Amino acid sequence: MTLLRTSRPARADRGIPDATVARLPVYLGALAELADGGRSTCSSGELAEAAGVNPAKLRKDLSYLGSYGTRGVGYDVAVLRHHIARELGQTQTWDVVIVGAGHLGSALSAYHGFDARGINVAAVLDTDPARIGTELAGVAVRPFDELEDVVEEFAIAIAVVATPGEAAQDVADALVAAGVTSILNFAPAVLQVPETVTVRKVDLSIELQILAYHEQRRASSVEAADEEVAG
Amino acid sequence: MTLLRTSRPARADRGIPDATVARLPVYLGALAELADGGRSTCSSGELAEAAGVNPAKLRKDLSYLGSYGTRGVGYDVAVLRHHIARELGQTQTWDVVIVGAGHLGSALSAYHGFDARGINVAAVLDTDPARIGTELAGVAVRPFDELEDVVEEFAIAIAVVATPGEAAQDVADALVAAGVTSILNFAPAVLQVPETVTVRKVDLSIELQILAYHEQRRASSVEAADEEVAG
DNA sequence: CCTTGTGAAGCTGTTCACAGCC
DNA sequence: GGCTGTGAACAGCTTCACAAGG
Repeated sequence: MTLLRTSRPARADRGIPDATVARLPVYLGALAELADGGRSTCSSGELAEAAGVNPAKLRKDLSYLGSYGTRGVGYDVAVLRHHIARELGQTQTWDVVIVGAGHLGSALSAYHGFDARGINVAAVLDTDPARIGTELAGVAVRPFDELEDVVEEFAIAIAVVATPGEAAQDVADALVAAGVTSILNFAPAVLQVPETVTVRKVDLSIELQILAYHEQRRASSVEAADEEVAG
Repeated sequence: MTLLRTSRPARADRGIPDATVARLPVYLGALAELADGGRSTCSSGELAEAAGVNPAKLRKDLSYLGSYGTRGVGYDVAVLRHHIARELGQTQTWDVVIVGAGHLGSALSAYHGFDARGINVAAVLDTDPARIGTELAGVAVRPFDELEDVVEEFAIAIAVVATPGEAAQDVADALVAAGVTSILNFAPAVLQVPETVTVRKVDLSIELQILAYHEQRRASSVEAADEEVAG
């Protein structure tokens, strides 16, 4: 915790671009697969294909972390994994709290693959007495009232909101008051939080609506083409 | 289905920008709330706040759909809802198939709020005999083998992949072969599909890793500030 | 007067193409 | 020779600031 790093690399001033940060976990996953497959080294082309991105983009992304490749050879899988994991904060385990023990909260608690990514579900909270005391994937559901205790007990910085939309803002307010600084919001609601708090939103229904838009476009362009042929 | 639209607005040539399409469902949700609250009209400022975006961005987004506001007044809530819903293809109901009846598949089947957005879960498929025949939110889980029948029966264009990562690519291949052209992928895997197919990916673990990155940055900048004070 | 609609400026992210280095 | 790392060109998105118009 008391690493001295007086002269951190110059580019760290404003950090890594958001778009790059969003891809680093994908690269990490691809590297894990390569390592499982026995590969100890790989080129930007191979890794880019496994991650589904353009090789130039991959190299530029990695260049924000430093120069960990070898020209003419490629990247050492283990070394690169280490550096990406470190940049993402995976040298420690992050305890998170999930608020809402409904279907989605249950699914999240049971999600395999958190452990390997440095994420631990420390607690699940709910207001419904019928759910409190039940167990989800080995974690007991606790009353929402205990939020402050839980945040303190596990030094929690990251919370997941998996409540109905109506409850989400109140939950977010309570999370912020308790000291949480990052929120992953699954509720269909736009959360208002202080700008010191990071929010990411995932809305299942929105994702499908976006796909429906593309389907509709396809349908109407086919129709237009038909008309052209017919006309 | 046989709407004639010979001269669609000129900008439709290349369609609406992706970034805008991704926000339209958010605007639609905000408009629904305003309508529920009895509002019949609203300004770009109000709507922008409810949607959590900059007002200029909102106006530019809406301008891609046409000029449906009134200068000096604002937008008619009902009119705007209509036009956005139409653009997103919500004049019809989209039947979707969910592949994978595990925790996530169950949560998705039970998700309220699809109906109001023109989404209907027509079928849930799984390969596990223990799950086949069980019922999820009123829909029977059917064998994965029946994919082609289901796609044909409901004229399905959109599918949701909620399987483990290992199965995802095989499932995607089968979906594409069956004629599905849009896939929402929840599995932790990068899907390879023909470029005629649209894929969107949601990875729960990736979202948390991104938040962990921000937390780590916060932690190390606090540390750096401490050093500065101490030094 | 008020709010929309939009050129233009600025910023962020992507891609290219090649110099640098093993 | 081959692959990385990166400046420079490009594309797309956001924001500004103001003209247009009720």
